[in-house]
Amino acid sequence: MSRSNPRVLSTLERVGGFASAQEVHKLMQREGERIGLTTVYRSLQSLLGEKIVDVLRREDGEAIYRLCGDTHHHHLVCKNCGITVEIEGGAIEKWAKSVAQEQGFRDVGHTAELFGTCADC
Amino acid sequence: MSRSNPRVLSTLERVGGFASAQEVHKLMQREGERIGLTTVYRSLQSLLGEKIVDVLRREDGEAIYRLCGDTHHHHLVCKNCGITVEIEGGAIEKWAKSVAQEQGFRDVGHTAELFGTCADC
DNA sequence: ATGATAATGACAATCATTTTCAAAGTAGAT
DNA sequence: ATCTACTTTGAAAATGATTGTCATTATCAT
Repeated sequence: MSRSNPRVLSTLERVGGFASAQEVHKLMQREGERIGLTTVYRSLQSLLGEKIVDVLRREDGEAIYRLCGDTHHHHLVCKNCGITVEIEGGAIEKWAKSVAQEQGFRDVGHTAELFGTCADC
Repeated sequence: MSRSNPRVLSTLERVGGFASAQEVHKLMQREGERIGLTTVYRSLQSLLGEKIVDVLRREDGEAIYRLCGDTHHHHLVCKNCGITVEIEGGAIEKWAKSVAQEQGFRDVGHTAELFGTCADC
C-alpha cells in the first residue's frame, strides 16, 4: 500500500510537539525539502496506523499530530497557550473495562482528554 | 448581534445526545421546520457562547453539540450499530480533578468517550 | 405606519482533507 | 543492462464542513 515517508517523521521529531499536516508541509518546504502535501497527509495517516504518532484536534477541528511513546496515555492541554502534559491513564483503563463489562460491550477503546488553564496562564 | 433560534435548541433537546449542525438541520427539515443551515450554525455558535451547549469533535473532525445538562455524563457507543449508553463518570471526575491539581492547572474540564461492540452486534 | 435594528437564508467563498490518476521510482528476474 | 510488476509520489480536482456576504424579512418601540 503506502509506507510513511521518513522525512515526514523526522520533521515531526524536529518539531517536538503538535503540528498539523499543513504545518509540517510548510515547514518542510521552507527547509528546502521537495514534497507534496498529499504525501505528508498519507505519511501522517500511516504513522497514525502504526501508532507512531498521536492525533488530536484543535478547536477549529484541524487535526494535529505528534510523536507518542509506546505507552497509551492521555493529554492535559492548556486552552490558552496550548502547552500539553502527558498523563498516565491507568485509572481510566480500569474504569473503561469495568463499564464495558457491565454493559456487555466487547473490544472497548476510549478517548479522554483534559483541558484547562495552566499555571503560567 | 444574533440570538439563538429557540427551535434549534428544542431540536437538540429532543435529540438527547450529540448531533452535528448538519444533522440538526436535516432533522428539522424532515420534521417540516423551515430553517436555513446558516441559522443552525449561528444558533449553535450562540448556544456555545452562552454555555448552553457543549461541543466535541467526531473522529473526522466534524463538530457535534449537545446540551450540557447539570449532570455531566459520558457515552459508551457501539461502533457497529451506533447504540449509545449513558455512563456515570464519577471516577473520571475525581481522576481529572486530582491530575489537574498535580499539574497546577485550573478550570479543568474533560472529554471521555468509550466505544466498542455491543452485545447484540 | 415608520424607521432602526436584529434575524434569516440562499449563495459563494474558504479551507482541511481525500480521491484520482498518470508519471516516476524500485526491486527482482532474465 | 533491460524488462516487468509493483509501489510511491504529487498535481489537480473533488468533497464536505464551516464561515462570510448581503439582500430580504421580521420585530418592536415610537
